[in-house]
Amino acid sequence: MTPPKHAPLETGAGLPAPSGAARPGPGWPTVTMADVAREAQVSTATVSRILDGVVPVAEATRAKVLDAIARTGYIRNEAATRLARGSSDTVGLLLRDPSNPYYGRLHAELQLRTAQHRMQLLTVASPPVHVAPNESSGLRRLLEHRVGGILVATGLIDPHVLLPFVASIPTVVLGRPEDHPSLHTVAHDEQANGYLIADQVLAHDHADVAVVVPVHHPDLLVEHRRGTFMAERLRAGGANVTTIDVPPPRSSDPDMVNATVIDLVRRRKVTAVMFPADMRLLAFLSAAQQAQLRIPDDVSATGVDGVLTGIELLGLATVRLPIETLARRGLEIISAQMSANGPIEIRHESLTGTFMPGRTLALRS
Amino acid sequence: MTPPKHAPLETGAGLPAPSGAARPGPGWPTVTMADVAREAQVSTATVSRILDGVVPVAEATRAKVLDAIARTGYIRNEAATRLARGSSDTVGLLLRDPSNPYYGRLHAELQLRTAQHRMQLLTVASPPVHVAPNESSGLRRLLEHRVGGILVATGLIDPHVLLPFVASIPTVVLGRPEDHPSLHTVAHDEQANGYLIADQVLAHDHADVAVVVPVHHPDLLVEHRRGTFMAERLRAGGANVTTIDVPPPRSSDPDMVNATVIDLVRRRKVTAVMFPADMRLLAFLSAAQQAQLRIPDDVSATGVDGVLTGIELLGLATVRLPIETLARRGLEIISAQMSANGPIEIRHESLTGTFMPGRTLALRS
DNA sequence: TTGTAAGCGTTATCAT
DNA sequence: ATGATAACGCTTACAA
Repeated sequence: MTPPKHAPLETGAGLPAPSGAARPGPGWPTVTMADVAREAQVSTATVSRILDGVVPVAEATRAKVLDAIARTGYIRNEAATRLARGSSDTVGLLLRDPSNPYYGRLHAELQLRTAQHRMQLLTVASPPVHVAPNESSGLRRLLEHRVGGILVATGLIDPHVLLPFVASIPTVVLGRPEDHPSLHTVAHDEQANGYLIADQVLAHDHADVAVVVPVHHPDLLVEHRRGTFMAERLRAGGANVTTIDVPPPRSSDPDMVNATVIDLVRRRKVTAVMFPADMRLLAFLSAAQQAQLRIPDDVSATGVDGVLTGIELLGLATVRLPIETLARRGLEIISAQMSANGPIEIRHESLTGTFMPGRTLALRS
Repeated sequence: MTPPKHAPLETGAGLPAPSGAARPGPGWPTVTMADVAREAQVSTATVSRILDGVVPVAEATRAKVLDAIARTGYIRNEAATRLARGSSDTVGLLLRDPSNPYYGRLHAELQLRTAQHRMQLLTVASPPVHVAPNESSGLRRLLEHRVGGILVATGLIDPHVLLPFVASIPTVVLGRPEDHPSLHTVAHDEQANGYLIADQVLAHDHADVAVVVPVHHPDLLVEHRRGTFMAERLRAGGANVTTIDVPPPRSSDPDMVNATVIDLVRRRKVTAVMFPADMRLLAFLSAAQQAQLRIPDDVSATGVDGVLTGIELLGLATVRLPIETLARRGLEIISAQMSANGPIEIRHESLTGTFMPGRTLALRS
């Protein structure tokens, strides 16, 4: 891989882009700005200015240089640029799990927004938990990159590891309710969302409702809060609420929860069941089908998320989390920080989702 | 953002990591290796060697330096490193659409594999098609980064734009059947997959089958091939096959296809329908439900993909594409190229998926 | 085992 | 409008 150190490379001869690209040895073509400058009979400073595109330069010169660039197939070395500039318009994204549809959508959305802000997005996906116990290695990579700002989209990272850096690098935590006084956050309003969908269940005349509430656990924090708020609202609305615990991941049989729900339904104890995440709702739907339970005839069911692919096809009644807004606000706040020259006022924003009607929620029969 | 150029920064005083991190003006803390060296009373060369971890150094020296690093909160500047080294162990990933479950899983898998190979993954998601008509801007970014290799996971890019570079930078095209003689590819064997699931349909006694075959179109290339192979195999197996065209995206009503299928089913013309992608199967399931068609009682249905979240919950009969293997082989080939000092023999690999039984496929009644 | 110093490819200051 | 040239922060011969 490594080109022979300090060995002069013929450049301008075996060119990368245009012609047949004779292989200039292993490694990179390494056409440098100096090559372009020589080719165009100008100084590197001029080439640099033209690439920059802001300083005025004679039209004739520009043409010469552009031509030389095309002929040589020059590609700017971004490492050298960053080193010389000392700053970067790249936003680093620390992403939890790209295979999770929620993070996938968020990733796509952030990508779009950064492009619109004429910035670049550098994504570092955290390795699976069992490979790297904490996510600070990803953070470290971003810091080594000297990105201009950091977007943290992972519930797993301990916010405290961010603290030492937030004073010197723009940072925004996304989707994790974290009210630390020096961390910018944009998150979902779990209370509003929980109330929103609970109100829908009430509006459909359900008076006996099961709510699935994961135990308090770092991984399940968000779902725990959702479930708690749902139950709270239902009770306030006069409903008779049965909460069902979900033990922490891996600690027990995941089907236990669904078995419990199905039993409650059969015994006519509830006419609706609320899940704090669409995936759980989906699992229930499957279990219910195998148990010959009809939905929503025998029981109504709701979830939260609204990001599963094909969700509208499945007809899940759920709350759609506003990922687009999350991405937009996150980027606005990051870029405000990046263009300010001091710290800016810390923001903690909460986003409310929208109810998505679905076939799984019907009037109590 | 930009720190005052050439202005001496106090370092060693307002340190980033450990203490309260007094803000050293806008921009970065900028503790450099020189600071660490001074602090530890050694030369920068020694610090560099210790960071490198391969050259032997005296234990006492190492301790001193490590301590200085911790005290100053030094974080290595990766741009300077790359510039000085001239090579990189970062693999660039050009990713089509992170919100697509298939690409999401692939992304996650590649992330895992690169970590295992002790390399880094730099992901560039292509902006939506309507924002950037071609994906070469992402490619350009990767090239400017001087990544050590490029993984292309996007059907949209024209392989010809890669050609000028493949001679000088390790490249592998993932998931797109592209038999260009100078492009390494790892793709799915659409023929084998099509045959595989067609055989299952035959094995369930279906003799009158509808196959949904998208027209030939860059975006639908893969699905087109799958459908064609399915139909071919069914016919070879003696089945009576009705193919149903899917027009290119956006050119017409997407529900037309499902309406046609439903009509065929009602008229008892077919007992099974095969889709070239799970998303289409899902859409059909939804349409069928609304049309009061029971699945699989009235008609069996199959898809291809196996990556939708919660797919096992939905009970789709499909072919699971071996994304893990795709990622693994892609990385093995890239890293073989990166560690070879010349070009290596071009590989075109095809991967066969596995049949996933599901409730949507049953014996003909 | 450690230090010295010459690059790496850009950018930006200061002249011209 | 353009050209020298000194940084930028690190790695790595080469010396000691």
